[in-house]
Amino acid sequence: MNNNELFNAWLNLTKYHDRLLKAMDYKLQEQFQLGIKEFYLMYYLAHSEQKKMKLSDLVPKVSLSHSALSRLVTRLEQYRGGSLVERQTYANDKRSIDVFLLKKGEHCIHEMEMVLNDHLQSRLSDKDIQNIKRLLE
Amino acid sequence: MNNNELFNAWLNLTKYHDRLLKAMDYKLQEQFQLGIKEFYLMYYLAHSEQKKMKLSDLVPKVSLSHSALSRLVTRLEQYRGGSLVERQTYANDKRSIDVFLLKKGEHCIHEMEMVLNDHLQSRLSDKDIQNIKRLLE
DNA sequence: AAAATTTGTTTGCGCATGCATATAATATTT
DNA sequence: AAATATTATATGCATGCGCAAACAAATTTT
Repeated sequence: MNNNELFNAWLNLTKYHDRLLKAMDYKLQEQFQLGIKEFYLMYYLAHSEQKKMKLSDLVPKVSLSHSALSRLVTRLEQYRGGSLVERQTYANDKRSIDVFLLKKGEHCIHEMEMVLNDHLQSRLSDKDIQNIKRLLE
Repeated sequence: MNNNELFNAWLNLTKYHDRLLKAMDYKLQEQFQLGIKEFYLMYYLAHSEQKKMKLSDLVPKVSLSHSALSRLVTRLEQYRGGSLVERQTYANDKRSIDVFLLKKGEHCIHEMEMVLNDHLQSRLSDKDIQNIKRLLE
């Protein structure tokens, strides 16, 4: 395998990914004053059984350090228009906290999903999606 | 197209990309005390005609703001073991500067390329590379 | 059961980033 | 050619990040 081809594949993947990511991030900032990390966090909460997850379980999902995630939760608690999530102490183990998605947060993530979905729809063809799936097999 | 499928494709792409990126960044930090952005900058310089490029031409390549790139150059000038690049005033337009890859930088980027190439080789199959290429068509 | 270790979260700190602004050089207008 | 606008880079500042340390609660060791 040619070195250049290898690097070029990587560079192209990065550019492709970054272009999509920045566009999504921009849309979220513009319309919700929130970023893609905030979206991920709320997305996983919204799709969880009880609209809540332990902080440490969110770490691998959102791909942030514990400390960054802790502060992210604080930001969402202090969202301008009212808290989107809430810290709840986890009864079985008082060290843990559950991050719970409040009603306002549910509404917000629903709107965010629609915006991002439109965006992805316009950017990703069915063929793109098939290709992405193949990447991970 | 199902919404979930769309998001999942995106989430998987992100995770795939981030995993590769973090591993590469870690290797570079460990062995060279430099990150992936430093690598990109030097990579483009090394593959340029005269081992130098104007700062503003590097901006779209490295995907950083002008200010971040300016500071990145400063860091590479002040690299612990000796400067890897050098600012050169561009004769035709004294506002511009060329970022020039010094001998030490050439040697360094060459080693970095080998390390990353090994890494990519072990992570990306020929099939992966074909898939990435398809993404961009 | 007291002491030591481990686990989950938060906080202090330094660093890289982007935005807005400053500064310098060039190009355009009048 | 003097005044104004534009272009290229650098700097001040606020923000989000990861690492390491602090802290609190639970578990294990002795």
